[in-house]
Amino acid sequence: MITLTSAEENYLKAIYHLSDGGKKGVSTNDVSAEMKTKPASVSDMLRKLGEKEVIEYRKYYGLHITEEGKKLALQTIRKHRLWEVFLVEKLKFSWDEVNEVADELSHVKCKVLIQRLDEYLGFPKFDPHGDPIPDEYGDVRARPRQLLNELDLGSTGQIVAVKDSSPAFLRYLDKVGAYIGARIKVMDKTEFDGSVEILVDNKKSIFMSKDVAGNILVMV
Amino acid sequence: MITLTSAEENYLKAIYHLSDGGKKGVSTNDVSAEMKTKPASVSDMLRKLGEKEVIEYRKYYGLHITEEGKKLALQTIRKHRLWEVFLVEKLKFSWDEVNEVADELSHVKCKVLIQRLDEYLGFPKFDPHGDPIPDEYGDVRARPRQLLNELDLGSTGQIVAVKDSSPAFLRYLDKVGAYIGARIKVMDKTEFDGSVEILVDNKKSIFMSKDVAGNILVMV
DNA sequence: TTTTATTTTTAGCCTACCCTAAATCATAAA
DNA sequence: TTTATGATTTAGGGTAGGCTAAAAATAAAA
Repeated sequence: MITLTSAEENYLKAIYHLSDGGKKGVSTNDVSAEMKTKPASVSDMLRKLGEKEVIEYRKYYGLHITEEGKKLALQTIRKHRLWEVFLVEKLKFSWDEVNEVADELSHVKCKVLIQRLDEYLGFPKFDPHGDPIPDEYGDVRARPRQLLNELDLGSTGQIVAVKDSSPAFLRYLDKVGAYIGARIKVMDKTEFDGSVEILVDNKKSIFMSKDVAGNILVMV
Repeated sequence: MITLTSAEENYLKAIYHLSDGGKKGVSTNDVSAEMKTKPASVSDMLRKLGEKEVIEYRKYYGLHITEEGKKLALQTIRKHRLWEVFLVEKLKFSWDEVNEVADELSHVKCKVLIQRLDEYLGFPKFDPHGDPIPDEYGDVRARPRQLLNELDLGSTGQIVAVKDSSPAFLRYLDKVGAYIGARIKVMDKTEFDGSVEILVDNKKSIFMSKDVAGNILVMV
C-alpha cells in the first residue's frame, strides 16, 4: 500500500487539478506557482512522488500523473470537499472561507471518519462550490455544465460552480447577489464587450462583464 | 502572543494531566511514559517549553506548569473534548474510539472553527467520558464526583466519568451494560473483597469488582 | 562515605519539508 | 550553429521532531 505524507497529498492534489484530471502534462513551474513553494522544493518533491509511482517523472521534461496517483488524488479531493460541505452546511461558514480549514481537516488519517462524515452529511454529491465529490472508489459523476458567458439569450439555468474560487471573486459574487444554487436567466447580451445581463431568482437583475461570466458555471 | 506547534501542544496537555492541573511537579520520565517518546526527546522538548515559559524547568529536577501554560493546556483540552463530543454525538463513534482522531482534529489551527463547533454542539459542558470542557477562557466547572466503590449501600447517582479510559476498560463497561450517563443504585457491598452490586437504570443488576468500581466516577 | 544504580542530559545522527545560490539542461533567437 | 534565456535541478543549509549511545547528575545502597 502506498502511503503519502500530508505534504505529498497536497502536491498530488495540486498536480491532479493542474493536469485537468490527468489529461495534460504538468511542469515544475506550474506546480511551484500552484503550491506557492520554490521550484527547487518542487523538484525534490517530484522525485519523491516519482519514487512512490504516483506520478511519472522525467527530469527536465515535466510529469504525468499515474492511474494510482489519480486514485489517491481523488481520495484527497473527496476528503477536502466533504469537509467543505460540513463547514458550510453545519457550521455556517461562508463558501469563501472554507478552503484552508478544509485542507487541514482533510489531513486527519482515519478512513472510518470520512465514511461516517459522508453518511452524516447525507452522502452529498457536490461541494459548496458546486464541484463534484468523488465516491470511495474515486468515481466522479459530473453534471453537464456550461460557462455563463456562452449561454444563449433567454436561456435559463442554475449556478453550480465557479472556475476561479479565490476569496476575492467569491466575495464579489456574494456582493452582487449571485451565489451557488441561484436560478438565472440571460436577459441581454452586449456583442462588442461580451457583457451580459442576468436575472437572478426571477427578481434581481445584475450586470456582469465577460470576464466574470466566463468564471461562472451553469447547469442548463 | 505565545504560539505552540502541534507537538508542543501535545506535550503541554500531557504535562497538565500528569501534574493534576498544576498541583504536582512532573519528571522527564513521567512525560516520556505518557507521550511514548524517549527521555532524550523529552529533555529537548522541555527546554523548548521552558523557553516559551509555559513550564518552569530546572535541569535534573523536573518541572512545574506555569499559569500561562495552564491556560494554553486548557485551550487544547477544550478543543480535544469538543471534537470528542462531535465524534460521539454526531458521527456515532463509540466513546472508546475517539481519542486519537480527536487529537488530530484538535490540531487544526482556526479559532472560529472551535467557536462554531461549540455552538453547533449546543455548548456542551462535558465530554463523552464525563470530563468537563473548559470554556474559551480556560474556566472549568467540575461537578462533585465520588468513586463508585466509596458509595454507601443504597445510595444513588449517575455515572459521569472513568479514571481509566483505556479502550479495553471502556469496552468492558459497554459489555456489562454500564455507560456514561447511566443512573445507578448500590444494592449490595461485600466487605471482604470490596465488590459491589449495582442496579443500572432501575432494571439491570450487575456485579463489579472493587478494582472496576474504583475506576468509575459517579455524580451523587 | 563511597559505590552503585537510576534518571536525565548532551552529542550526534536521521527524516521531512522548506529555502537560497549555483550549476545544468533545453530551447528560442541571432 | 552558436549564443542567450529561461526552466530545472543540485548542493548545501535551516527548523522541527524524533532516535541511539555516551556522559553527567542525582539518589540509593553498602
